[in-house]
Amino acid sequence: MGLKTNINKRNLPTLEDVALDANVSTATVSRCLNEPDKVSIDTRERVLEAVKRLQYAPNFGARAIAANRTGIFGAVIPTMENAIFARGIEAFQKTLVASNKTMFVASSAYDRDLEELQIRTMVARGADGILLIGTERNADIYDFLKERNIPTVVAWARSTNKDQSFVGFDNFNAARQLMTKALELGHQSFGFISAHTKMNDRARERVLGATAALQDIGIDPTSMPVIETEYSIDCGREACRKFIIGKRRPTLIMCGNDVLAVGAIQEAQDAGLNIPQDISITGFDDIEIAKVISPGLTTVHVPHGEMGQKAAETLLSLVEDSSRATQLTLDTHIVERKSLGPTSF
Amino acid sequence: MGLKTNINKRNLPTLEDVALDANVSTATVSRCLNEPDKVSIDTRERVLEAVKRLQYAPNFGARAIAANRTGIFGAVIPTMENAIFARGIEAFQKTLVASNKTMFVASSAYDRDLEELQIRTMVARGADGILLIGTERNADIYDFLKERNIPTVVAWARSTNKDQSFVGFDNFNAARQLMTKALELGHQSFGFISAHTKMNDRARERVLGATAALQDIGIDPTSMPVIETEYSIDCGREACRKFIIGKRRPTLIMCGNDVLAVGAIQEAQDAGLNIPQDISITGFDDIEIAKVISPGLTTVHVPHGEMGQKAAETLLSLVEDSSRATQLTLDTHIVERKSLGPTSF
DNA sequence: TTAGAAAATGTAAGCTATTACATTTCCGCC
DNA sequence: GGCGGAAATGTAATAGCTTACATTTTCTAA
Repeated sequence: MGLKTNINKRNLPTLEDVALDANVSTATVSRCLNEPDKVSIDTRERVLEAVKRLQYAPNFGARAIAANRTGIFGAVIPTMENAIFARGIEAFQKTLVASNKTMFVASSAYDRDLEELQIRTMVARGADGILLIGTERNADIYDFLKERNIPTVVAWARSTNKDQSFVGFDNFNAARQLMTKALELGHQSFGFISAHTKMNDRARERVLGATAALQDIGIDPTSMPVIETEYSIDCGREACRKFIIGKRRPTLIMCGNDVLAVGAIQEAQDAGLNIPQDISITGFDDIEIAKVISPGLTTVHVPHGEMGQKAAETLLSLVEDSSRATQLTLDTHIVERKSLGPTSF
Repeated sequence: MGLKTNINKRNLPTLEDVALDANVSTATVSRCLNEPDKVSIDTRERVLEAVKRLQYAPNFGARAIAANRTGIFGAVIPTMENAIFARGIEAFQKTLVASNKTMFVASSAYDRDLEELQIRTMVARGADGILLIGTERNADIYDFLKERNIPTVVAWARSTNKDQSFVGFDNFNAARQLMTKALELGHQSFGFISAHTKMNDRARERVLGATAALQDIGIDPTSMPVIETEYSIDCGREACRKFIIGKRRPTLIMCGNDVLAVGAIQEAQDAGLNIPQDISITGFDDIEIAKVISPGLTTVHVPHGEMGQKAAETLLSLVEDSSRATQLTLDTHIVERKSLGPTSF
């Protein structure tokens, strides 16, 4: 006891070494590490001490082989530099860690092929389950995941497929409600600054929601020009500029996300406009920056953290209980700050 | 022949399935895949056909055990919600993907024990190398990593250990230079709002750098009170409030990072102070928000993305060439915006 | 007490691919 | 035809862990 009892190829301690050191069977050591509740406190302490003394860490390959799973979960997101995903992924990871899992992260940069590659790589590296953002991707990647029995959860959007688990919210109706509120405040001319909608179902639904609100009260939706641009403050500025110098300046610029809205606010202010007296601007997401900007940004609050957490829980239950698809729609609400006001005519 | 001969738990073909299908032993199949020259052409063709028909792909765990390498790299960061790490990790990941590697991410929430757990978990899950933030941690975790032959790179800080690879910058001197600039503008009373320094060498060095600048010109450094707080805008506000209502209001509040500085600016403005006429405020990091806030935040620009990229390159070369420790110090520079001005007395 | 249930622990089979070693097949040549 | 040795192929040990099932210990309640 206390001595290293066995030297293997790698010169690293194995489960058996720990078992010998703690004077228990390998099964008990394994349980200590994986299901500590099933081991008495006494034994557990002895084993963990041996683990510590020998600096034991399980061999990954062996574990993966024996357990037929790795404890690794993947998340493929568009980018980590977007605060909404950063927050969601942070919560996703925290939830996984609480279940003693580890997280892969890869970013797809909104590129469909790159996303597919990232997914395949994660599967090849042993991911037990995968978190995806949005539903928009080639059918064969879904087939691939199905064939290999890798559960997936879609987040930040909702799927129409009954067998696809998701944790999302209603982008369409949230945008519609926000526009409806603006209409009640008397706005009659509009511009929309959106992220690129081609590969991004969330962005698209937000535009469509706003459009629907216009139609609801009989306004021709084509009277609202939509500018699609990149996700950055400067792109928001540029788009806003186009609206401001256009022949008919809108009284409301609705933005598909807060980052674009912040750019729009800055550009409008630089052009000498008062917000919201001269022009109203709204965002979507409610990230930190929405509170920092002056005036405060009226936007749609999305529970990003909760989404990440629920996504992890869903994925865990899919893997562990191989339960049926879970579909979860979270609530959003409008956060009224100062950037949306009544028209002053 | 031609039928799936064996059904296992995973319902995926194994070497044995291929062997049965091709009517050879598993050894021959393995040889076909790894050393085809050692197999007769006849047999080889038959085996490869079976491989194709059954859609066989080698099992990841088994392969990991054999190769003793996974192609997975880990990053343990304090939090993903901090834009500086988000940017760094994004670049880190991009660089890894270019080499066909996959990234683990875990956050430690600035908790030493949690960080240690995350590191051990990543090793247990097969990480070939690990990125760490800062140098502050227990010696035994370094021993553990060394014993297991897991290369590590420290980022966002520099190590005094000759054998420890790092990609960092000089927190101390950057802060010192910023304070020196403030002194040249005539400031004479100071406050410092810092992140908690206990577990955070970067925060500590920034305070020490500012202190050193005071000493450089003979000011008693204890005349600058330091408030330590959490990383959030609201905590920055609260700390700023204490300085403002204190008996001797500083002319300069230096903040250990941009987030605290943004909170400080907002609080000062709410108290009716003009920045920088009544009070100057500086940040550190140069994240997006520094440009958004009004007035623009004078801060220290840190090349976060470059740091992540270089860290990945360093780690890859450590694993692949098992080369010696690489130590890299990146440049920072002061970004002058509007929140630091001359004293008006 | 003690039967019986519950909790703790142990035994050993199994997961998949590699590979040292054993066996079979093939071929050339006397 | 038969022998030696190379080439081809097969057998089975091995890697380090998990886990179903078996056994032992502990606890509960009558």
